Amino acid sequence: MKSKRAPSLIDINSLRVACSSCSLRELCLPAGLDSGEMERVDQLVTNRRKLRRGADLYRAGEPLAALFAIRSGFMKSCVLHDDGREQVAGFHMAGDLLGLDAIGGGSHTCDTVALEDTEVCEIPFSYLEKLSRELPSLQQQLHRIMSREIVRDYGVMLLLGSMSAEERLAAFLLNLSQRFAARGYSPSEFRLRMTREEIGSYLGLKLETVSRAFSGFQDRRLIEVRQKQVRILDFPGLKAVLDPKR
Amino acid sequence: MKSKRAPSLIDINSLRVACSSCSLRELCLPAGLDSGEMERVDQLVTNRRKLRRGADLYRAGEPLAALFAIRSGFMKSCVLHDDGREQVAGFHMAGDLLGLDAIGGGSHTCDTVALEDTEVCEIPFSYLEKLSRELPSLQQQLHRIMSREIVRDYGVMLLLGSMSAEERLAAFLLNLSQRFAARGYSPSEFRLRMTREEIGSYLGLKLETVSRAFSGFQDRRLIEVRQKQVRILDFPGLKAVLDPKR
DNA sequence: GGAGGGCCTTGATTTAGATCAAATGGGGGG
DNA sequence: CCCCCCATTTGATCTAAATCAAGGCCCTCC
Repeated sequence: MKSKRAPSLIDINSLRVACSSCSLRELCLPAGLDSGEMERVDQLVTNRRKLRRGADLYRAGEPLAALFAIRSGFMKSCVLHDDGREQVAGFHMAGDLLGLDAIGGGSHTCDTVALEDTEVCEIPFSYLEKLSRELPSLQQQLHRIMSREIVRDYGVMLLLGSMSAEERLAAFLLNLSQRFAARGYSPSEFRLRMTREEIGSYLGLKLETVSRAFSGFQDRRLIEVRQKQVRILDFPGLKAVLDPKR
Repeated sequence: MKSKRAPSLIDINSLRVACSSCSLRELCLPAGLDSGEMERVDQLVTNRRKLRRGADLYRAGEPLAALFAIRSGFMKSCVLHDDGREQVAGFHMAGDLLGLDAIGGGSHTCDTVALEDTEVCEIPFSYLEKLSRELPSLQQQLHRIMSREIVRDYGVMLLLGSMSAEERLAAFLLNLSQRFAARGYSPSEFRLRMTREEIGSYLGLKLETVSRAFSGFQDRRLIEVRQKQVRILDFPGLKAVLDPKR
């Protein structure tokens, strides 16, 4: 940032990779760092990668080279059963940190694929470990991110293990809404980046069931859906779907 | 350890909490540390706690005081839905590290309860963070443990999202078997510490369904079950349940 | 050692969601 | 710019697991 060079000579490359100037910094790995720490974290991101829709960032079994932070775009992670069945384990958007599953065993345990053109920042993990030994705030943030992923997973287990189809879809929509809102987008109107089948895979449902649940919500005026475009009309109503107790 | 005092004056309290002399050290937080590092980790465990069967270690909402490592015994963690429904998110045995879910938000997100008399080592988290900045091997081990928990969660999602009742139970039994084996117990014969209802909750099934699946396996001579006592008779057969493709 | 309650099994019936099927339409690639 | 493919919707039927029900066992607590 604040380049010492004349404006016309700004180092485009360093600009491109600086966390300190990234609008996502408060959602991403550098959240909570002061400017001195942020400057050091800037060094972490050595590279950026652009992925076309459909391209994979990594596949299960590949050795862990780096973690990745999403700069823009949308991705899914799929876990694979031996017999070929696969299941979407998560959807990722700007600011999310990817590859955490590979730290334990040294290689990735899921496929991660772009659902639209996506740009990611590459974060060499060994360097991240080194730097997080020097910067307690960075260490804390890394731990927070991993812990929050565990908590998210618990939520998905609860959803898959004890919720009805409509409850699952309501939870899914409210979660997406919240995440879009945190990124400055409308919480009530957004475009789904994934197919009904992918939603179903994530929610443990078949695509027809997802479609019927969408239609049911629409009939009850909780949402409007037209293909991938969703508008939430009645937040309290949608939340009430999650609490059938009353 | 190596006390400078005469043998008769061994400090019982420090002996009681020493990781370096714990038979679980290679399964637990100090796995992979050299003896110098191990000695410093010994300082981490400031306290041990005994829990009677049914007692809780922590409840959702309580602030994170420490992480816990199971020294002996057996526990479950339950996530709670607003409306009171709850679901078992995991079963824990000796060497497992508990409380990781609380790091992100500073308070626990699940209830963790002893299923039999259990002893845990208390590990103040802030001290663990401090020490892991000084000991890269400890840092790595902590990251490995958190990452492996994420991978385990992905496996549970796959199970809950796309497996039949019998597949789920087979996966569950094989997982337990493997974990008992890693701790030096028989992989083929063990006592379940949890009820059918708790198994069902973990697997997203009702207790009757669990019971029927047990009976089905027994009828096919894959296992013998008598109440909580399980003997696996046919490992290949049980694994084949998981791969219905052939 | 006995009694009581919780845990487990098994059977009958119901149901939510899967599966099978077919028509529609929209968006991306040529 | 148009066309074709594939995503989506909707309907009909099927099924795995849930639910409802009842009997028996075991284990624990007294």
